[in-house]
Amino acid sequence: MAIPPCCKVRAREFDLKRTLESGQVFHAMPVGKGWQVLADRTPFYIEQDGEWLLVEEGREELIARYFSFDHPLEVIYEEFPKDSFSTAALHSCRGLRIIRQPRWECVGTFITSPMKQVSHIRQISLTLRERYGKKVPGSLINAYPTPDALAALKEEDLRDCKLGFRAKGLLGTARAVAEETIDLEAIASLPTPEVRKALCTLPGVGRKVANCILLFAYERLDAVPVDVWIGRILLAMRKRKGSNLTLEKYSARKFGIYAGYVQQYLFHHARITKTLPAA
DNA sequence: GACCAGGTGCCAG
DNA sequence: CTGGCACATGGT
Repeated sequence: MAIPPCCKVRAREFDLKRTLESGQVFHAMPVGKGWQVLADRTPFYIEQDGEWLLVEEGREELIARYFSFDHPLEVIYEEFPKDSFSTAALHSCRGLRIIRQPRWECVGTFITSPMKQVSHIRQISLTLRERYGKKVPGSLINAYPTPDALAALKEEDLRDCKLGFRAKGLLGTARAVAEETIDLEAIASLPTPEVRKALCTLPGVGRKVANCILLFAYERLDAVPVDVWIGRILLAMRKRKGSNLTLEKYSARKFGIYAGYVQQYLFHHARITKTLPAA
């Protein structure tokens, strides 16, 4: 595939590969030395060489916003917990940024995430895009299917995309959004607990998925999704039993206003190294 | 084949 | 509030 005219942009504290592979978005395609990415309906090619980014001319602003170049990583790193596991996570994930995702795409993909590995979530996302998403000129990847497109399907169609028991939730949620039972844009102005409450009314969205959506699509950088990995990590740090909700509150106290960032580094580090904090 | 994966919903105690 | 169970699918 031909690579369009490019320009160089300096990016500080940014690691493209880590960011794209850390279980936030699930569609990015390796192409040549870089990646093809779709920010909602806008495709772009991006390639990293040290501090420099090769990006398509005219897409600089969109890319800066998508990858949250405005997040103050230096500040976040200073406030990082000082225990050895967190320090190791910081070093092995430095440059990982929380992506600003389209709201509906984030809701949809994380409804398909329960009890699935990252690679499976990716397969499901790509199948849904392939079958039900709009083609985007100049992009290998289709757009994420709209709520209307999914709302028109049968549960069987979604099960055929290997969603399993998650099909019912995605269909129900697509219909709720299509019928305007919930307005994913309007709730963005509410305080975090109220956004979470609204999201949790959707079928297939519980506390963990809601926190993923808050972190990745509503800029709530203090939101901590407690999955099996984070659960085990926090349990080891806290050194005593507790429910996921207890662990989430513990992490809020311990990690502060950027707890979601800390969580993402711990998650990615544990996953790639297959290690946990020492008991 | 068992075991596990970025859980949720529902039910009992 | 907590614990227990069913729910699909694919990879070690």
